[in-house]
Amino acid sequence: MKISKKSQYGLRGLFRLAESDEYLTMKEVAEKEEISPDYLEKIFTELEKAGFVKSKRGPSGGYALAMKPEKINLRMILESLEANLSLVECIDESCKRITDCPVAPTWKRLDQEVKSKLELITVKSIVDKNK
Amino acid sequence: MKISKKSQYGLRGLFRLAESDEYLTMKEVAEKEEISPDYLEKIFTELEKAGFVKSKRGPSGGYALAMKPEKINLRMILESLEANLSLVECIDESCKRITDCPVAPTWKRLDQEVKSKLELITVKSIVDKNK
DNA sequence: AAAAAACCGACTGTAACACTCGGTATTATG
DNA sequence: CATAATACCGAGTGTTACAGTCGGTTTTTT
Repeated sequence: MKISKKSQYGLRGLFRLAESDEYLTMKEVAEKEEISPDYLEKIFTELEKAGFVKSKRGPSGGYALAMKPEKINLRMILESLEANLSLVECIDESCKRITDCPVAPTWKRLDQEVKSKLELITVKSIVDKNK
Repeated sequence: MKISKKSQYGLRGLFRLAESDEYLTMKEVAEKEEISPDYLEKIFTELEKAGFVKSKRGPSGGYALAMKPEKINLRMILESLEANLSLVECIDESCKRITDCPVAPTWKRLDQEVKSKLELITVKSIVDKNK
């Protein structure tokens, strides 16, 4: 039950982009956050596909947020980077026991509660905390 | 970010024990919950070491709860069965960035909130829901 | 004595994680 | 127009936890 490094790195990367008005190169972000640039690049590619980030190639290129930082919350980030966000598979995948499983409703409620908490954490809220 | 099958099976096993006043054999529990008996046994051994369950050998032996079902909550179960319960490692393990990591406080708060939710879910509460 | 249970340790296959690397495409700048 | 800086892409790799399986041992009831 752990949030992957990938998601952790992704959040930290987004935080750095949110701090800056300019495009930042991946290398700059990687250095600030002490993350392997090669790996961070993969993550940014995914974040770009998810629409959180935009890029510019060539010299003076880099990455910048494609959305307002208050619009990007942790649930969205995790849903784009984690293989499967829900706490247990029995929620999305069709477990044939689901109708009579005594714990399924409990898992479902917990899952909702956690996701609600994740929605309250935005990139902006983290930036604001670090002023 | 997923709760392991091990923990899910463990919870379901405890639920079955809580339902019954008698000792249940592992095989009975495994059949009711459609879990591999061999695997469930390993889990029960761990639950016994954690003090949630007691066992009796020989014919008419089996397992029973060693604590009142309202005293066993999901946080306790997960902490005994999951390798490491916290959402991110940076909380327990000593990440050298922790003092200046911009997201560490956020993770820490979220982790606490989730654990509080887990404490509210007891074996008894699940039994009661299924009456 | 025999059978029914729990107990124990070693082993195995799979999949996700956390990268790494080599090369390609694009574009600002001199 | 050439070059260098950047993003882009796909394939490959080592490690670890998960999710079991299996064979045998010990205990205890009947």
